[in-house]
Amino acid sequence: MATLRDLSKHLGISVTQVSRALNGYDDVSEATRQRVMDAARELGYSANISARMLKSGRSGIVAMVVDVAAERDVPDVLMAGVFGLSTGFARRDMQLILHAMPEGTDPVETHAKLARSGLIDGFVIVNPQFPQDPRITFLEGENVPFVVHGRDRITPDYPYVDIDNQRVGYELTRYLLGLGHRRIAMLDGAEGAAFSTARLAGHIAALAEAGLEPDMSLVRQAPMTEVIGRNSMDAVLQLADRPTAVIAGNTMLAAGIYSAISEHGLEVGHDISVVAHDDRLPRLPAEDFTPALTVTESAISASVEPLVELLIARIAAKRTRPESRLLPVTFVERASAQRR
Amino acid sequence: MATLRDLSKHLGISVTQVSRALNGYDDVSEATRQRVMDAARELGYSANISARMLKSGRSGIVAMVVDVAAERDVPDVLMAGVFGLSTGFARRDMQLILHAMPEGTDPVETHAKLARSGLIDGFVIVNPQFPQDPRITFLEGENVPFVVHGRDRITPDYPYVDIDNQRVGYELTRYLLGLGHRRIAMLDGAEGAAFSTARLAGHIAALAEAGLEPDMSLVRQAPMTEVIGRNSMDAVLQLADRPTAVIAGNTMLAAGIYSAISEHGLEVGHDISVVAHDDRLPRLPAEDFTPALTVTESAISASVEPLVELLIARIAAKRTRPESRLLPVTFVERASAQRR
DNA sequence: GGACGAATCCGAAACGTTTCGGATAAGTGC
DNA sequence: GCACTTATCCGAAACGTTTCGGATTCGTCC
Repeated sequence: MATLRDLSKHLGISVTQVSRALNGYDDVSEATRQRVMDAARELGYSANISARMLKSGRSGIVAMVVDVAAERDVPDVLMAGVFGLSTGFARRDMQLILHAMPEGTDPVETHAKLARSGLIDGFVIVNPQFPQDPRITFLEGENVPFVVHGRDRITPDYPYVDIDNQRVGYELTRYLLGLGHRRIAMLDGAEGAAFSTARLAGHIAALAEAGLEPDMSLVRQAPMTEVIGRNSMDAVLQLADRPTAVIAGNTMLAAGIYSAISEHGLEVGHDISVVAHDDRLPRLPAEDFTPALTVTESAISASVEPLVELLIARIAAKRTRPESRLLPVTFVERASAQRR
Repeated sequence: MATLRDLSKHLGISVTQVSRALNGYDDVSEATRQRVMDAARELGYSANISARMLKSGRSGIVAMVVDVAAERDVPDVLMAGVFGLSTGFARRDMQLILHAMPEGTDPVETHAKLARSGLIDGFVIVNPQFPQDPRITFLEGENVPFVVHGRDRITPDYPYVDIDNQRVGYELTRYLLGLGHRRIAMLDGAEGAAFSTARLAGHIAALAEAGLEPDMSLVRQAPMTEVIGRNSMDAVLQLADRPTAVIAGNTMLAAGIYSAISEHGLEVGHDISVVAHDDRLPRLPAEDFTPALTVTESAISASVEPLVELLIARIAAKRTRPESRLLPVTFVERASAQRR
């Protein structure tokens, strides 16, 4: 591997100038810059990252630690996130360390170790717990740059990218109420997850506005897989006073709900209305359901670019007030919910 | 962040001794080692990776480059691989860089850049092309450590973990021949992928043994998704001389094949026999199909530990003859293929 | 032609670690 | 008490980069 020193000798120029030429400083003549560039290409020079970082304090590496055990059941959203982020950083000549925690590892400890190694410029945090995710509390305390997909409080003072999940719960519920439904089930993501907590809050708010008490036997929070959707829906349909409508946390859940409904000899839309939130995962597009699924939609893939940008900005300027993004959600009415 | 020097001052001991104490050298007394360890914990010391690596040449970081565009359709197997690997390395205090190539990037160039940065101890290569994957050729030439999931030649001289895919194709075909089938379709992974090439070779060999010519209109190589399975099977069923049996590359493909068959008003097993290879992905277990799917099975998750071990061994001892692993495949007869 | 500023250049120190070669202290046998 | 081994320790150099402070060259203007 060629080093700056090699180039320096090769060109008969000081190491300093070579470095400055490569890094675009303005006190090096165009002529030498060209020569340096050419030589660099010719010798296949590429800066030694550890040396650079040792000196400059920046590695160009960010990390994302995921709890595989907790996320095992939602590979699609995780996938979209991980690969999107990786590409985003790659495009900017940065690298993403994916750290899957071995079972029984403490998340905070893991972040601490990674941070202390000095290798990592920043973290991206996914699936925050509500309220007060301990990882976030820790990173804030240590003053290491990070960005969150979602948020663990209503108005965070760290950079995050999120959608208005409370509004999602609110709108979906209002829509069903408007169709005349009064008993509405809510099947969403695991308890403690910030997004499902927020949606539930929106749901309850909408019910309250209509003068209704939420019935907790109708809300289920669990990993969002098709199987769980089917089982939860099945359980809910066994209830003496069964609901006439369901809100699903994503399309996986909705798929399970559809099969439970038809297994009970009922018809989606006609007998039981179904609406969902749609992350636009490639595998299960809401429009392919029969009947086509009415949803609030917001592509999860749209969040990766902002995430990348915000983290990079954060790393560059640790102390500025963080910027954040609230991504738009649109309501798409299809055929899966009907007036009763 | 605490440094060796901080510890050294704090303890009134030379930097050298602190370093040696921490790294388990035997010329430091038990007493001081204890003191050092305690102080390290107390001050939250963690070696600065870039400095360590700058000096020692090892970073404890390995990278995996994936072509998202090419793998988008098979998230499950990729997921299993990526997270398994990440955990495996994490367990050994190493980190995995996941580099998703932005569209239009050259894989070899990407590996080259990463390797030259001096940051990376080794690579794991997935989904090799047959024959002669250019990434492998490059890494061999540069003499950088790597391990391959699969292989791009019959008997490689680099470390790899694989199953006997030729045998898979052979056994599955022999089984169907034994049931009296003569026209057998083969729907497998994308063209050029080493595993599907090998399986096809096995398939053809088995046919030849039975005195049959392969009919190339019955073999389709494409990404292994449910949709593609359905479409390919549909196409094959339109043929004037339709097959009586199909071999599927994995359970996704098989799922699509099942629906195509029933859409044609036919019955799996009775009218068309189906067998598959089963990677034991969590989403679609072969035993849950109706009728239950007859397969050769080999858990893809079983390959990650060997992969990790082999790469680490390779990094530690670059020049030794590489060890490799051929993972076992077992045949499981269920109900999806019947005598005709 | 001398002074001056701009344009280029360069030496040297520093980042935190590992490691080589040797120094010091303590223990052993005579 | 001496030489000699053994157990501990330490100074200093090196890894490849960035960057500070200053040096050199050159053209320009009076």
